[in-house]
Amino acid sequence: MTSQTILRKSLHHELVDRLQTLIINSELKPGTKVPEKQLCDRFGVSRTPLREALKVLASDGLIRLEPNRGAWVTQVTREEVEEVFPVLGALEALSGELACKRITDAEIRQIRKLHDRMIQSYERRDLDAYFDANQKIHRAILRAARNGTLTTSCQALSLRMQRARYLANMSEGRWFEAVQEHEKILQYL
Amino acid sequence: MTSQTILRKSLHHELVDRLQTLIINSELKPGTKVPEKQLCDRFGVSRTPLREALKVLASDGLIRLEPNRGAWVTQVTREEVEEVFPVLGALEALSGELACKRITDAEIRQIRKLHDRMIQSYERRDLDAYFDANQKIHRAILRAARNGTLTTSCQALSLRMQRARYLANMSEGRWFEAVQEHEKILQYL
DNA sequence: TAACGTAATTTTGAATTCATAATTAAGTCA
DNA sequence: TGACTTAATTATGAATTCAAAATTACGTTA
Repeated sequence: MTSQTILRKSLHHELVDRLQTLIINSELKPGTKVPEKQLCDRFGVSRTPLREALKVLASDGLIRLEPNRGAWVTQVTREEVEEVFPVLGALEALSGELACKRITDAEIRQIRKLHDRMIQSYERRDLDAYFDANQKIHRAILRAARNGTLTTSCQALSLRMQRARYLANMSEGRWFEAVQEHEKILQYL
Repeated sequence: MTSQTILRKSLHHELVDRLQTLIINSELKPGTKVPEKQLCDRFGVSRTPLREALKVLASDGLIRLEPNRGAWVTQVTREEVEEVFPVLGALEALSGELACKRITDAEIRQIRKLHDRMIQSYERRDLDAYFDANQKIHRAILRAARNGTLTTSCQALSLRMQRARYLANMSEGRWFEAVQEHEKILQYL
């Protein structure tokens, strides 16, 4: 019964969150096998809820289940990034559009603040802070769009992309495009 | 061991499909409890793989899990439809756009044929045939867009909407808008 | 030694079991 | 009768068990 042991309600849901975090932080590395037993020990749970969580993550595309051969952390391939980007782009365009109609002044101020912080982070090349602010802006705009379905869809996709930043400098140019997108959106707001 | 009993590989995945079908066909009715034991008997499986499937369906929004109170088929509310439609619209706009770049002549002919069939079904008020053709057109365009991520996202959302047609005349106007959308897209192609 | 085949071990998928929570049924008292 | 307890039943969540598949370890033979 370690400090990491989970006690609370709805184990499988908690495990989905925890495993997502492990995958995003590359503690579970793309292309590697998901160490089922090890994770059960770590979290102090049996295989049943852990495996339930794995099924959910598989349907989200974070892991791949190979029949009789276990679960594997999916690779974020260039092809996948190329696929996801236009989709995420379309959804965020919609998000911006909807947000325009519904956003409050307070929310705009909040986003402007985040935007400034992001620019600063970018200028002093603090990628972690940059991505963090960037994420927060996206979320704030989504929140202002007042559309739960849109929020869920975007988050599912961006979850898959978040891992890319750890392995890819490739996407940096794209991420910068996103900054400029934000600038534009801010002007509209 | 009835004729419905499942024998094949990857039980939980098969069950996800089967349960989706039951939900879409309203054999499992919105707002009702998912009869876990009954379904286990029906499919000749134990609770473990069935419950794994339920977790996946819950993350897709087809059912809702209430801690210690079981699984419930989600209601398709007007609010949800209002939320999903713009998202699906944005994705299908993208789908059409991408398809334009990549579609082959053979695929265009195929879609035109489906389109004619859909119009005919609409004119003789055969809703089932109409929706069927409509679905097939959407899928064909998605296929032509050559973007698996987009396909998956669209299908997940349209799955949730498919149930609406059984309960709602409300959406008929909307569906007709979709027809006209198709007309437009066909012209672009 | 290298390639193959076989036995031992581990891992996986799914059924079963078990403790606990929730629901239903039965009883009590005003 | 009807509200309130309490007991019995059922359903749920999660651990455990078990059979089958896959992997690894070990010999054997060329």
